[in-house]
Amino acid sequence: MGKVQRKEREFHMRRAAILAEAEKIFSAKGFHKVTVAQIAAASGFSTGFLYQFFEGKEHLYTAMVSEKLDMMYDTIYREVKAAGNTKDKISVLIESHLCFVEENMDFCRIFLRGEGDTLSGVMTEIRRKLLEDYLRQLSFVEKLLKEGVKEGVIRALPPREMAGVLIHMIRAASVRWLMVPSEGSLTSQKRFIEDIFLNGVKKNE
Amino acid sequence: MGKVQRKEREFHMRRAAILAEAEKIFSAKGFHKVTVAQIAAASGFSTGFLYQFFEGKEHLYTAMVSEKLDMMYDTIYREVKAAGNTKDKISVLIESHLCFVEENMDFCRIFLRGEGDTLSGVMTEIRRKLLEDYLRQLSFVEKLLKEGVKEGVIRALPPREMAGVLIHMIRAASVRWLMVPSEGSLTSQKRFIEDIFLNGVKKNE
Amino acid sequence: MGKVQRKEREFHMRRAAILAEAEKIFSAKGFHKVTVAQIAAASGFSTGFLYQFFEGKEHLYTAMVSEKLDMMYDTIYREVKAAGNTKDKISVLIESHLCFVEENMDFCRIFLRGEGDTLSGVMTEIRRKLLEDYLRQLSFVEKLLKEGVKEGVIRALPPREMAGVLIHMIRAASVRWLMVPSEGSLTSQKRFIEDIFLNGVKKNE
Amino acid sequence: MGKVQRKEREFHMRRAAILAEAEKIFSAKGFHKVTVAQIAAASGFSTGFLYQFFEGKEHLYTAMVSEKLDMMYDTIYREVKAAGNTKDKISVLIESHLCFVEENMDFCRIFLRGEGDTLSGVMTEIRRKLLEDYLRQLSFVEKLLKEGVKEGVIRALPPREMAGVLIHMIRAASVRWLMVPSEGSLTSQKRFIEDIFLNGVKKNE
DNA sequence: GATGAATGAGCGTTCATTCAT
DNA sequence: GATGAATGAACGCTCATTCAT
Repeated sequence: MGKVQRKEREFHMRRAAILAEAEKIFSAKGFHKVTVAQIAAASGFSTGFLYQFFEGKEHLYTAMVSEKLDMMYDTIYREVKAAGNTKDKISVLIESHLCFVEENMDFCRIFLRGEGDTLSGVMTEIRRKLLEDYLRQLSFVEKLLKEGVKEGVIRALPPREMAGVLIHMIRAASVRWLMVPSEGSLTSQKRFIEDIFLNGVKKNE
Repeated sequence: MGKVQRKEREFHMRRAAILAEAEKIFSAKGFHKVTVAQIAAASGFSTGFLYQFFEGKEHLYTAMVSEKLDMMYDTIYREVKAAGNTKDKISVLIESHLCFVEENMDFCRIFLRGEGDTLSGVMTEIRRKLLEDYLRQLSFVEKLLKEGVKEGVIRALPPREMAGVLIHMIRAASVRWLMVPSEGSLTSQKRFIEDIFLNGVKKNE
Repeated sequence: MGKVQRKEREFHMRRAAILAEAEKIFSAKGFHKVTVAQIAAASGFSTGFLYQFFEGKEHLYTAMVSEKLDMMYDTIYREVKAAGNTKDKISVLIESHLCFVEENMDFCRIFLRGEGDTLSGVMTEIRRKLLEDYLRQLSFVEKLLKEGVKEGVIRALPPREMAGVLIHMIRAASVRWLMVPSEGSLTSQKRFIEDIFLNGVKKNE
Repeated sequence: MGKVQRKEREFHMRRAAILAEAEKIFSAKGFHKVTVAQIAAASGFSTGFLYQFFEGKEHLYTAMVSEKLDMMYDTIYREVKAAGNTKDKISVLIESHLCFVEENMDFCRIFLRGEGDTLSGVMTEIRRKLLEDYLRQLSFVEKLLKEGVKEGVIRALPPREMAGVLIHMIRAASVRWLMVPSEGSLTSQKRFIEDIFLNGVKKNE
């Protein structure tokens, strides 16, 4: 009988629903200004019931950030891998990243706010995860660029540093777009980032 | 009579002393983990007395961050202005920025932690300030690069976007250095940033 | 038709099973540290089902203590009644009591722990029961001693007070044995209690 | 200047006032049914202020019980030591004990209730203290009786056991008096306890 | 009959802020 | 001016109880 499966399905749907509400609320107000009761109310559950899904407020927050980030990285990595040569991969990397930010503004604003504080045990994990994700991405891009060097399309600069630069050029555009209630779409910045990253700003006389 | 002036002088010295202690403590523990009593104790004043200088904990925090940042930007702008041509200015901009981060690790880590949350009215101000500072810096660098374009040393790309890229390349290096208990000094990254910003990563044919 | 009887029989078996588990768990952890869910799980029933047998957690607790005590007193009274003369009866009273404590350590420790608090209506009942039981025992022993007086083997002291003394001499030994992870069996104290109760401690010169 | 002393004096008076109120309330309702707010209100202070005197609810409770017991034992020991021969000492021991119970009914009722549960760290201490106090009292009385044996007024029975019996004969009377809203003063029981303890209940020949 | 998912009241504790001295 | 004693609002979490199935 599929009763167990139905239960499980329901469990995950509810969990997802809670996380979705949590994302909205945390994104809007920040971890400390949100009460468990608010998330419960928004989710349409009682406070106590949330504890069936998450061990506590911090776990809930952690899960929400963590899973959202996993989603982002998964998408990016998958799309990059599907691309052809190194230049295409770089292009896709940039676009995919910007795309996620554009579609998840509120969530991303969490990182402008930071919120990483209160390193009270559970929260520390999120920091570790953030760092790990960052380093993994760094390595991923590094490998990408190394191949570019091998292919002869990229200068033989320190690859990890180059990776750092590329990643933060992307973040740069994202941050500006998030901070300044700005003009135009974020993805429209892709060409520009690509251009500067590849060619620099110096005019070859 | 200079009594009023003496009072004022004393006021500012005390205020500065409090901010100095606040910086240490907030940097080390984060906004939420610090109590007003701790700052008072470290400053050698009573809790109540702090309220003569700041309207509340958040104002104190805001003031501390704000003034520290002003200091940073003032230094950078001053040094950049003192430099010669555009390339030198870019060079100094990078170096000056990295230098500040290197010398104020704990303070800068505040921004990794975020802490910007609690947008409860007062805190929002800090966000606005952060944004303003950012935009001002963007404009400053934009102007710099525009001159570079005029001088013919820089390609005629959208200057504001270029400025964003440069600033975030600097921030990129800073963030990595702060996050990863890494190897080597931060300032040693200067040449590298300069190189990529000016020349890009693409190997010319 | 015996259907009703079967139902009833089943009801009582289940009730007894729950009480048996409850005794173990409450004895080990104390009223406040035990959750209804734990007892339900241990009994192999659902939480909701327990409420078919008991009105609530306190009632369950009360019932368990109450019935266990009834059991104890029943045993003691039966054994005493079966004994021959007054001295034997006293001897059996002591032994039977100590025996129960020895065999039900965990349960008895409940009374060291107290647990009688929370006099929230229902719990008060247990207090009343405790008192009633105590008074009944007092009367029982009183009657015993009165006969002893009549028989001329016991001094004509106030019988109720004597009864109190005897009961508490027994409790004294029990409490000490429960509190101090002590040496030797509890029942070995019987002769001693008997001796002092009958002869006092004064050396007849 | 006696300012510090005045402060200290005030501190102790307030602490004592809180403990006095706490005693009343805890005695009446039991640890779990009392809220910090109630004690605060009864003491005329705000909840937060109580935490200047005690680390938390449990510490407050522990302190109250502990200090009250110390008071009791101090009084008893002092009075016993001041008495003349062994028989007088025994007499004083009984009287002093009964007297305390009579004058501190509500407090003593705590031990009928037990309350020893919730052995959550701090509470465990109270158990340890209770045990220690008990053992110390046991030793105290034991020594007393040993001297009695040496003096030839007491039979050479195991002194520790005898001590246990005496203590619990006293407690017996106390418990009965506390449980049964009874007739007559508790101290009137002294002669009786003394008599039975010394002479037993057996009618000679 | 049995279940167990769902509820939501209840409480200890912290700490920014005030104000009498 | 300076103090620091006193305040009390605010919140995460547990778990006995209920009731739809």
